Amino acid sequence: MRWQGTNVMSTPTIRPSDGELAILRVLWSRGPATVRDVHTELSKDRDMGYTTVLKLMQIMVEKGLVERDERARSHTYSPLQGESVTQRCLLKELLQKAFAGSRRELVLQALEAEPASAEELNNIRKMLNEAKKRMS
Amino acid sequence: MRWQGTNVMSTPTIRPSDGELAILRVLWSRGPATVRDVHTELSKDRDMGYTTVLKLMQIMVEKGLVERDERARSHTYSPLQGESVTQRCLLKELLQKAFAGSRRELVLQALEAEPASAEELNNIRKMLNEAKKRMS
DNA sequence: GACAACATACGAACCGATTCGTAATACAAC
DNA sequence: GTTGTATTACGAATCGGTTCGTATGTTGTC
Repeated sequence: MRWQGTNVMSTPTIRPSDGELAILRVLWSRGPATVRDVHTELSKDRDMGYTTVLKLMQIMVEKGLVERDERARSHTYSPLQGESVTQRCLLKELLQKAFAGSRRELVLQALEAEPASAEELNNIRKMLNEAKKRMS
Repeated sequence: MRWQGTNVMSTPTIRPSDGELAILRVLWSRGPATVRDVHTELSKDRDMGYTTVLKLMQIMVEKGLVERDERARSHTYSPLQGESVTQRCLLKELLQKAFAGSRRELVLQALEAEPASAEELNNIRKMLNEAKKRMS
């Protein structure tokens, strides 16, 4: 028997809150980072206090979303949960809650949300073909 | 000039909460309904008290998500916001929060969430073709 | 009218997420 | 050591969403 997919027998996927997701995105793109790093990065869009970010990241440790290296004075945090796993988790949730499980409908609305460029469509088509190949 | 898309100059789309979305789904599928109707339907999955549903639907009136016809003893509620508009709203939100705006990535993850059947893929491909045609 | 059944109205409690003030602690420079 | 600065720790307030108990009102039946 062949295992496919990614989440087989691994730790259950944790659904991050909005704030947590924002932090994870920083960690995913920059790799291990301190609270200050994350706060600086996040301050470009939102404006949240330093200790707010700190608290959130502490909670994330408890939840198992990130791990903390306390060796240095400024602790550094790394994501424990991958980006695509998290994306799929959130997507799946929305799929059930808003699309009654119909992925076709979801993709359709995703494409109609704004008019897609020809390039974007082709891009997605190509991806679809590869997905098809990978199946057999 | 030709208006295309659906949300041109119309009322801003309101983001329903989870509970509100569950109610909306009932209204979308059954059309105008009373609180009892909705509660009965919803009781199949979740179990929430009657007055909980009532309260939620009252709030939805205030938010402008539904409208209420008070002529009969049991008020009947109808959705004011369409299903696809709502879906797009939620999808757009997720797209920004979790996919950095990359629809390609979103569609990819949607398809990889579970292995897609060949039929499902073809179905989506067809849809994609039509979307392409509609563009020109 | 009295009663039962069912409807709406409303306030209060609760919960998770978020925010921040403040205290405690570690470090560096002098 | 003392002072100043950056960091972590922690408790409390707040907020939106959700839940429900209870009060109040309406309808139909006897």
